[in-house]
Amino acid sequence: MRILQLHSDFIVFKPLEKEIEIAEEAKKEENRIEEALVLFIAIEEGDNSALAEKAIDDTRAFLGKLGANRILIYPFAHLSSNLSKPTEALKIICAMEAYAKNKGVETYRAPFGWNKQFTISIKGHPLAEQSRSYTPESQNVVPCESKQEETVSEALKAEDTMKSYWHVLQTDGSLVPIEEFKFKGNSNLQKFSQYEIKKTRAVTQMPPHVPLMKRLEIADYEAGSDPGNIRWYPKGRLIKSLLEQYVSARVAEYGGMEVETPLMYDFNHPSLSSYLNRFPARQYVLKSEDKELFLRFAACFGQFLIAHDAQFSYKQMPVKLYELTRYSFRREKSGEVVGLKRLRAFTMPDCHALCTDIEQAKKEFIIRFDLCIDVLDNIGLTKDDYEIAIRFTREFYNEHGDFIAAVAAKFGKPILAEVWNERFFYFALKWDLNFIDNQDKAAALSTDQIDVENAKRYGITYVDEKGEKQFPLILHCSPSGAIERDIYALLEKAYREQMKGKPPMLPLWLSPTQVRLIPISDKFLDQVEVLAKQVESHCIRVDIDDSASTLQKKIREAEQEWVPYIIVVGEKEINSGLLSVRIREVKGSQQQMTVDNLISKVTEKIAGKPYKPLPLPMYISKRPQFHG
RNA sequence: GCCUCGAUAGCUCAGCCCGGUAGAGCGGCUGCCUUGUAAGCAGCAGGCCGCGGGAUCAAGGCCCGCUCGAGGCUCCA
Repeated sequence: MRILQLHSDFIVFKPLEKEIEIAEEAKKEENRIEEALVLFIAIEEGDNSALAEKAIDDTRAFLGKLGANRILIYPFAHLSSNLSKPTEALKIICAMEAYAKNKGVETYRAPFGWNKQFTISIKGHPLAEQSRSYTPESQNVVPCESKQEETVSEALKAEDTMKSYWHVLQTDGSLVPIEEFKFKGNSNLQKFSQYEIKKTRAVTQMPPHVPLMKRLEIADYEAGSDPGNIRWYPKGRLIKSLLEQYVSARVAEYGGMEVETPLMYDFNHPSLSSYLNRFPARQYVLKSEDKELFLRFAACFGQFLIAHDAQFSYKQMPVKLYELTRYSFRREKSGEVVGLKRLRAFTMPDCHALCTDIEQAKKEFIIRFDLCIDVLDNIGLTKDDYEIAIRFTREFYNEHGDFIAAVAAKFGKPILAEVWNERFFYFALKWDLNFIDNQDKAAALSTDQIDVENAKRYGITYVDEKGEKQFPLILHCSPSGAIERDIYALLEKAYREQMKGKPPMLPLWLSPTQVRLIPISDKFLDQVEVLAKQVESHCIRVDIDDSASTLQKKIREAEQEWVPYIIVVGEKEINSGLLSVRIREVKGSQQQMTVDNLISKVTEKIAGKPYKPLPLPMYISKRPQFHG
């Protein structure tokens, strides 16, 4: 049995023609049912009344969640290629109807055996669309030894031959089905069997960036909040802050005017409500006295409301508004929230450009495309790290095919294209750039879109040459994507480098410690501090390992912290002024240089990037540990 | 949201199958060592065994619910 279950605002259906001999009697008139959970059902070979009851029980569970109690049973053969005989199907459909009514559900039914016409309006919430499938086997669990010989199709037999049955061979020679074996105290065997059964790489492991973000004291989960709302330690806050500063600076350079808008909005504001009702389950909702508010899930509202009240003409356009949202909130489904990859509260740079017409929009689009690629490159993510998808309608392609071709040529790598026959989103053209992680999963970073709908929805207008009000096109661009996601991508990339035998590291400008000084003994601490002050005065983050452990251990710990430059300072260095610098980038090989050489080498590498001082005490002995 | 798995010291994990005194390594603290490029030695402290309920003379271990995490599915405007 297959069921497509849709939570509808309303459905209208009209029986047209009888399709089969045994069709039920029905009038050829329109039926309209409001607010019903519609069940499109196909009855398959072997389905029985027990299954019918099970399906209705599941539906009732859903009704409970939805706070609804009205269903429409709609026979719909097209869901299956293994249909039962119509007489059987009709019996089961009737059984379902009777059972549902019996259980107190307000039940309607479309006639069986008719060719029907229907119109349906589906609610947008996540539970609105469900598909389910039932088989008799999943219903009745029959013990193996009592299973009767039955006629089995060739296809099923073939499937049976190919299917693996897994067991564990115990020390006494007995076999235990893998499901029944308790692996406690045998974890290697467990890992091995999982590996064998799944026949894939060890994907059962956590995404690599999660243990890294904890071990490097960047960020961590916060059980005291909601999933996907995380805590940032000093080093992580530094990295995040530098990225925020960098992206904002680049957008400012491009001409984005930075604004700040509220985090929460009134559900009943007229401009917002029509847009919002499509996504009712995605927001954090909060009640405050007599108001219902939602936490913003993007910067769009705030900027649109500003644009709505602003006065501008074609002479000022494109008008570019920018905000770095800390935070945007999206109540992603619990199973989808992972590490720094997918959060419920995240930091999103978002720049809107209001353009007069499609020609101006196209011109701006290209400028921003270049900006995005360059911003990511400077963050440390190159074209080898991501893939681009571009999405548009056929109509847009017919009119602007050469433009799309130009974008592709600019990128110089094949692009995945998604083409629609009709536009059903608010944009006519969109691209997004996707990082591919170590589990071969994609996560979108930068994106830009040409929005052809929201100016009208929000009442945003500009004045044209003739003094008439016009609706602008709105470009939505995030040059870097979510800042947290950039850090996820950098950590995943570092892990990948490590797997390739290269030392994992962050870009120099983002490394919390850029230079670590290790005095060979306490005797040299004073001189080392003088050296540190000198380096620090050139906007380089330098610290001193004055802890009580051995030299070798201090080097090991600096390497595990991914410190790019490690310098041991003893009598030789103090006397000669020549430092032996251990360089992570080239696998920890050492190079002799003076302090000035070191300073200019580092300064050159971080030129053009923002600087913030060390987020922790310079002396390592003074630092708390944030993660074991 | 669904299915599966997990949660024991600050961290990583053993103990659970078969109920009967809470374990290791790392980290921390104290002391020794004062060091030349990836783990020096010794001692000490550290536990509501995620939370709540149940069965049991007795639960870290069994049963049920919840929270949080992970993998898969679904989703990703």
